[in-house]
Amino acid sequence: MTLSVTNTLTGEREEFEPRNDDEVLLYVCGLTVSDDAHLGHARLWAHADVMHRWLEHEGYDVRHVENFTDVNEKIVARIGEDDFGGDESEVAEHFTSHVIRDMRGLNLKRAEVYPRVSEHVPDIIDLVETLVERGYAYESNGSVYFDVTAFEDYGKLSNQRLDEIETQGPEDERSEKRHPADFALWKAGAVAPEDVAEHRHADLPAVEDPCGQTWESPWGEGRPGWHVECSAMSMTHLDDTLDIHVGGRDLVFPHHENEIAQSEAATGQQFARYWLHVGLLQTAGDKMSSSLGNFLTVDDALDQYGVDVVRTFYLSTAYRSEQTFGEKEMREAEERWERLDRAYEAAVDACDSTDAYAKAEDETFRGALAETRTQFREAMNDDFNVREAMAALLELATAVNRHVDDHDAYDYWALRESVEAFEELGGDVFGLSFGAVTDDDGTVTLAEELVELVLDVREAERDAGNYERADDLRDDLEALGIEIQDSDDGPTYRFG
RNA sequence: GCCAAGGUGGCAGAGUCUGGCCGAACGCGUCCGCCUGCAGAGCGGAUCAUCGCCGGUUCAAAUCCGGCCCUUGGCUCCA
Repeated sequence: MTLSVTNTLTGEREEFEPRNDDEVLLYVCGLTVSDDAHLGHARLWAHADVMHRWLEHEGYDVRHVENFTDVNEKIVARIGEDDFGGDESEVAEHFTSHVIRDMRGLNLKRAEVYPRVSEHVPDIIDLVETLVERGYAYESNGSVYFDVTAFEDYGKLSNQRLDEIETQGPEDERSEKRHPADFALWKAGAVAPEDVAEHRHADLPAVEDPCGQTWESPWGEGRPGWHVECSAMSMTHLDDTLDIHVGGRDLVFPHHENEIAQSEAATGQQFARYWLHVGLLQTAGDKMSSSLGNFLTVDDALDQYGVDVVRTFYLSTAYRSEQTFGEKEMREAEERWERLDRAYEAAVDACDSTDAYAKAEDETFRGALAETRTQFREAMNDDFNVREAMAALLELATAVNRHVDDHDAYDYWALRESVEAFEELGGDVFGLSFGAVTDDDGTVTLAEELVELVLDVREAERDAGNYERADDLRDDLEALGIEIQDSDDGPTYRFG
């Protein structure tokens, strides 16, 4: 059973075979650090992260590179806003640090390297020079454009035909281009005031002079174009040919199309073997986006829901489909996650109880356990079908609960294996943190001791028949975010 | 206008590549029962789908083919 993926390049599901046996070169099209990341960005990260984790689980050595675009007009437009910073690199630094914080908060596997445009300008210039030398690019007024007519395969990713592309760009730029679809590899000078104004907050003073960083180049002072960076950085840190290139569906054209054109024109090699595109997160009928302002930042979402709920939310839809964000959807994700985590804890508790026996074999339970692993693996290998894989885990949850409910003597081996399956598949592959809230690592916190104390008092009230008083105590604890559940073995609690 | 992705129960969302195990998964919701002092959780059961529309191929179609309608994304910065 091998992995197959849907490749945008061919439009088909293909068996995945990396160029080098056990190594996967994974490039994730990163973020322009001109604002805080929102849940749409996090969706891409979460899916790329699960792909990374699954590939590693299957024994591949994953070389994951993900860029930060820290040279951009939108960044320049925020100079002087709030306390973001007084120049382009300071503003970029401000948002980059937030993005890194968000990525940690989301429990993402670290990439091998997070290259920034500002530290790769020489690589970009080299690439542009190569393209000019090979006749795929031309200089015009100090700017350099890629000549789309020179690259025969232009449009192969997005199925666009050159004569059908509507190109709108600014007037001066259009006059510099030979073909309307030609795109900038290098732009002369600093950012023009009118280009800044387009993205600048209305309350801020307008910019009078050209601004933003510039670099020396064979064509004079200037700035790199947007599309080249990904080609230059991925080829610098990985290779001329990538195995997997992941990005948002909104970038298929022109960004990814242009990456292919400039990379393949420069090297003569295929740029990326498998193009995987993540569907967009929708809110109330539109895509969530910075420019539409209809977003929830990653930071706020993590505060509001917690990592595991956010990740479970993403795990309930296949990466290539669109997904709708809303209160209802998040509530459901919370229910799913809690069901899973409770089952995990039930399995751990049952394992540790004196009712767990080495010889108490429950064949039905063991069968369900085996089925979980098979179903999970088949689902993940089927184009990373995370929802189907999640279904397998939820069915294991049902099997655990049923076993504990129905039996007086627990099947120790099967419970132990269930705990391991949750930790390996749900923990390592899905990045979920089972048992995190009541994790008993031997240290007892003061909070835990106090909760136990209150519960002892409550039990005494219950024994005395003072249920009103007992319910008040339960309500008070729940108001503090501590969930109480009574059972035959006494009350249990979780910090929510 | 052109390109792409979709339209599956009250909601959400797999399955479509590789037609039959789909009399349609997993979950949320709602209802009933068990358990419980109550609640929650859990368990059991129930409710809920002519798979956008029309036509075709086939012994057999949610799945393949043709036409049409609608939604979203892209063609300008965008994950």
